[in-house]
Amino acid sequence: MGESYYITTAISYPNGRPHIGHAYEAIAADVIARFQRLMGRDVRFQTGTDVHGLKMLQKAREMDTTPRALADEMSQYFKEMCDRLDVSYDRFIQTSEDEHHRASQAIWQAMEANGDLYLDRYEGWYSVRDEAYYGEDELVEDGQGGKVSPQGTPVEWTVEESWFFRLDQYQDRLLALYEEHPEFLQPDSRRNEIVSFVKSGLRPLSVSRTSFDWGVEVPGSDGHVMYVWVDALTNYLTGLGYPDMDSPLMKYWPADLHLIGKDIVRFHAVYWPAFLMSAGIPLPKQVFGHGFLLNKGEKMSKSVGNVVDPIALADAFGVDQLRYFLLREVSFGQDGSYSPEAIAQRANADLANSFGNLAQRILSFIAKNLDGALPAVHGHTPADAALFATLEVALQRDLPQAFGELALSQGLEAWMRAVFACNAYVDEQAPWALKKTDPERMQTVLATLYIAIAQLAIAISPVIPASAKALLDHMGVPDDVRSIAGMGSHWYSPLAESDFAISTPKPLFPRIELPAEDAA
RNA sequence: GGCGGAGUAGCUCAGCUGGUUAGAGCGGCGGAAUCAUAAUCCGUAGGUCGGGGGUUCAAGUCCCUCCUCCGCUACCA
Repeated sequence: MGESYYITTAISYPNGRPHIGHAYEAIAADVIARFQRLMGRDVRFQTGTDVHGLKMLQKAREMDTTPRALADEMSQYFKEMCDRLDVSYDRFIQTSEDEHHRASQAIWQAMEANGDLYLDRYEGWYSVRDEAYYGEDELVEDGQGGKVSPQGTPVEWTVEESWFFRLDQYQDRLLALYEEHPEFLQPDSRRNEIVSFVKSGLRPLSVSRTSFDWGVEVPGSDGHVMYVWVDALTNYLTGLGYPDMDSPLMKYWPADLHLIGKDIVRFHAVYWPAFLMSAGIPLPKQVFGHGFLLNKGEKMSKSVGNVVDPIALADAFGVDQLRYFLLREVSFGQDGSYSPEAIAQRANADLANSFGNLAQRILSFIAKNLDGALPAVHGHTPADAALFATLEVALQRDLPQAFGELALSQGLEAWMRAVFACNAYVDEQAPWALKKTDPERMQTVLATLYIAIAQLAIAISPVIPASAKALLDHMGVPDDVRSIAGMGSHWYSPLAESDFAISTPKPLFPRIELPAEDAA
């Protein structure tokens, strides 16, 4: 087993069905997880749902059910989405689990033992109807000299007892963290925002609520449940067995990467490290705030009615096509835009035409002309060596480097360069012409391409796992070759000399024909 | 208001610490090929690098200013 690698997604708040944004994050995390496995790392990948809080409680009331039943039901949709999209999580956590309550209470007690929690009053403008506090600056005039909430509901000055966390005590240590470890928070633009936020001054953070009870109880403080972020963030530890520091899974801590959306960067880059410092737990190595997915350039929202169901997209375009599109088309870290046209175009151009067709033309040529027997190598020429060199640079250097830096779309560009090189090589070598003039050379060319196609499939497997596996299985590529380190090993000749024969292939990625209007 | 990003070929974007004729992919156009999913390959497209000013032998690449868009500016997750 290689060095451990722990990656997490944010846990989703399931007060609605999963949308494409959830799918995007899960897929991106899965690609990174699969890539690290391909690099030989011992990977632990966690995702899940954050089911506590007021909104779930309200939703449950609306639906005349219990919050727990609602949480179980809604979480199932998220789990199904992950399964449908080939998201290879090792642990799907739901914050209503007993283990999670224990972990949250343990970290609470650790913070309390460190003297960072104290009981005080939380005061503010409270709207009974909204069940929420508003800041002075958020209030709007009601036209009659009074103030109302942004929703137009009446507010009253309310005082509630609350536990507070001494966040202000961590300002300097947090700034030192960002300074000394710029990689802790990425992309850079996010770090800048957080640095300026922290520099502007931190106040103690209210970390408990008494107005509802759907959450983790504060130990020894009846009537208080934890403020959602204490509980939610702790999920990353729960999944490893915390507070049992001797749990075999604790070897995965500290996490290598918390992959989250840009909207919750502050909680992960300010509150979370402060909580951990307080509790005496090592900090995660990196928090990465990805961008949002826009529907044809517009923000998705229920009111506009442009929220897209990821399952429907997967059904329409294929799971691997969707995965590939999201990673290739969106510059990781920035917002991205998608549309049925864009997905179809990208999937057709890169997967169907360039890569799929490459595999199809070569494998069917072998099946047809050599009865499926893998061709022998009769000495490589400089042209073959040049192709192998191009592949090595693209697949064993550039792509891993880019993926390692979370420059996912750039990694895929490197992969495409290798695909292009293979197609150019096919046309230059023209095995169909060699068939008549130089059958031995034709065999070498086909063998070279066979190896190349396998390498391409291995390198891209984190992104299009099902298709890559199907292709590699069809080609008889041994399992131990299927890694970045293994793809360059000497596996071809033994396979060619065995009695393996390749059957007539079917196109890997059928071309997507878009219905006249739209497909999603 | 404050802080921080962004504005580069029709589209999506690369362009690090300033330096030969500003790049890629897609689309478009022309050609080649015919093994393959009408897929592939080759060539091409001449964009005031948001406007203006400045520094420099030399600026998308640094400085100033203006315009446009976006993000952050704590307790809804």
